[in-house]
Amino acid sequence: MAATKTIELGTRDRLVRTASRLMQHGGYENSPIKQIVRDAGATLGSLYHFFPGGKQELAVAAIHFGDEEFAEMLAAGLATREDPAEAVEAVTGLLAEALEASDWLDGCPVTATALETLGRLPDVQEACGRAFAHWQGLVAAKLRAGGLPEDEAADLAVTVVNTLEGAEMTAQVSRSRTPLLLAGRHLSRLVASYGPGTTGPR
Amino acid sequence: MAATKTIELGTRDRLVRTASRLMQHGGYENSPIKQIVRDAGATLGSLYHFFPGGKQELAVAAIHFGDEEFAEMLAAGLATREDPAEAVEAVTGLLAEALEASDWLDGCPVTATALETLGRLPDVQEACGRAFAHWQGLVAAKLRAGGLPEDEAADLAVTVVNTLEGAEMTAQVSRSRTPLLLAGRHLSRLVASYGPGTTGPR
DNA sequence: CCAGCACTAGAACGAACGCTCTATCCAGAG
DNA sequence: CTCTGGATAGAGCGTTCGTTCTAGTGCTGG
Repeated sequence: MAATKTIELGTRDRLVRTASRLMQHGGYENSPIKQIVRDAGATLGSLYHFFPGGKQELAVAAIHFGDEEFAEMLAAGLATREDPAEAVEAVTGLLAEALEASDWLDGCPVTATALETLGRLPDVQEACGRAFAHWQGLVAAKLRAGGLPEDEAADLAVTVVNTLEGAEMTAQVSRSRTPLLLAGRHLSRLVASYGPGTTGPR
Repeated sequence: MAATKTIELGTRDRLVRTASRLMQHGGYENSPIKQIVRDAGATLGSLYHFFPGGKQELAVAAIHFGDEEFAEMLAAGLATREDPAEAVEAVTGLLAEALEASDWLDGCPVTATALETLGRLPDVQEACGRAFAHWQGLVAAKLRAGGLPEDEAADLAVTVVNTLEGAEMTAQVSRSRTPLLLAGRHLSRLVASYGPGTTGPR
């Protein structure tokens, strides 16, 4: 029946999910098509049926999937606190927890691929750019809701996301949550320095 | 005539420099040894003579080279201003200029390789970790010289470097210096919020 | 009942990968 | 001069890459 649609994913979705997870770990070149197919329980025939554009087209879909997935976590973290400064710090805690739980492998689903495909695979690079912009938009909305002016919120959101990216990477390399927790503390301080006191008088 | 020693590099140095530049652009997997050898004007025989450990050993040397090279630029930028907050902002300007001049390709010489080799090539990962720690040390020293307490300087330096890394990557993906300039503005504000006013009166 | 089509399946291909191997070059020591 | 060992040189190995190709399966409308 179609009732199991939400549980038993179709071949196409399994390919995208698997590709996203593999690319999150090791990037584009470290995610060979045959391993994606094997891990997804699919075959080469299926892959080229759904993605005639081959690996590059699959990668674009995988980046988009990682984009949405990360956005959900970001939105969830931001929603846990009303005050934007506290909310950003809460996000770093979430990221640190998820990262350590994956033995420091499940970092940003986009960064590795983005750096690897710069100037080589324009379609993939563009998808990565859209992901970053998407996340910046979520943070900016939270900052605006906290009382920051339109333009300052947008600018600050760029730096917030960039700092999260950098801290996540350093946390992976050093296998420590410290960089993320420090990012939380400092970003919180920075965001608070913009707000009118805080969100409101208590 | 050994006088040309400083200009005409030996084969080993040319291999390391070339590998570093290629890995800076596209990471480890996008830098095949045959291209490294060709670009460096060397041969496979020479490569395996100087680096019996093969590509991985060369990569470690290349990361170390990139580490030192980036450290020089960082130190130079930090030295242009006495006030740490202004100095950090000056660094972002330098980075943005160099990045745009290279058509957004010469980003951090370590990041791409670091993310690509996580959990795969421990030696390379460790070299990347040393590079980050090195740069954090340089920033921390500048912050201490500006009057920040020992521990706060060390913590803040971690975030400063992470934000620079994230902003550099986003600048590459979006082909815009804006992320770096925003990072400069925000980091400057953050650093200044710690200092006793500034470095001194005047 | 079967024709048509979306999908599955994996063998096979040429190119490129990292690396090994043998041969050669050449400066300096004896 | 010969001898020797560091350095150079690149053909070729086995493997794996992304992709193509043909064959087969199973559901669906007529």
